[in-house]
Amino acid sequence: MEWTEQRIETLRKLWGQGQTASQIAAILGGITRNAVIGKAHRLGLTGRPSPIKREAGSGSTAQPRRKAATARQDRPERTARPALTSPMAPSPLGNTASAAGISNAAAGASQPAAPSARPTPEMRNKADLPVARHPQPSRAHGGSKSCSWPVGDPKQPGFHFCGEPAEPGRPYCGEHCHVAYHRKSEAA
DNA sequence: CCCTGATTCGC
DNA sequence: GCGAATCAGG
Repeated sequence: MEWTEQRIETLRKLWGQGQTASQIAAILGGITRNAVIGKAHRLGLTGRPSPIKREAGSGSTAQPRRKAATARQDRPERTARPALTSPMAPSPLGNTASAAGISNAAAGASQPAAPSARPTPEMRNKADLPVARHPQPSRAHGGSKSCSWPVGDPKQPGFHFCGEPAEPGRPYCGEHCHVAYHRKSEAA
């Protein structure tokens, strides 16, 4: 996974919006929250809810971090993410910035403030990620919403959404929904 | 137990 | 620079 300008843009945006690393990672897709945090640090954004104070300047018994990179092979996997498997809408394309940008308006309106909202595991279950939901009266069918799957480049004039009838309760149509909700696997 | 971000380290 | 491991707090 390469950190493209757009991805970084999205990262910063989401991070600034108060989105948690896990969510950002999920939204961006193909990356772990660690990668997000790591990148965030490198980007210079690290001032978010984290009143954790670790003993750094102790100068004595420094945490003898075992060969992390090497030890990781010991543990195949911590544990399958139990949560986070909720109806998320991770944008698979690199135009995630579009989704974020577009949803930015909605997100901004929905969450104008109070970013201190602790993402309790409860909300995670039914939390609606800032999906690309813009006021598009494109209703090919009555009742069902149009698939908000970003097609093409958001910066391109030809950028458009799928537009197909989205599945009930899903922001995307069946096909795109399958991809959107698909966990990371081929991403690598 | 779950989650969160922060820090550190190996590649 | 990136990402994973680990740590530490709620």
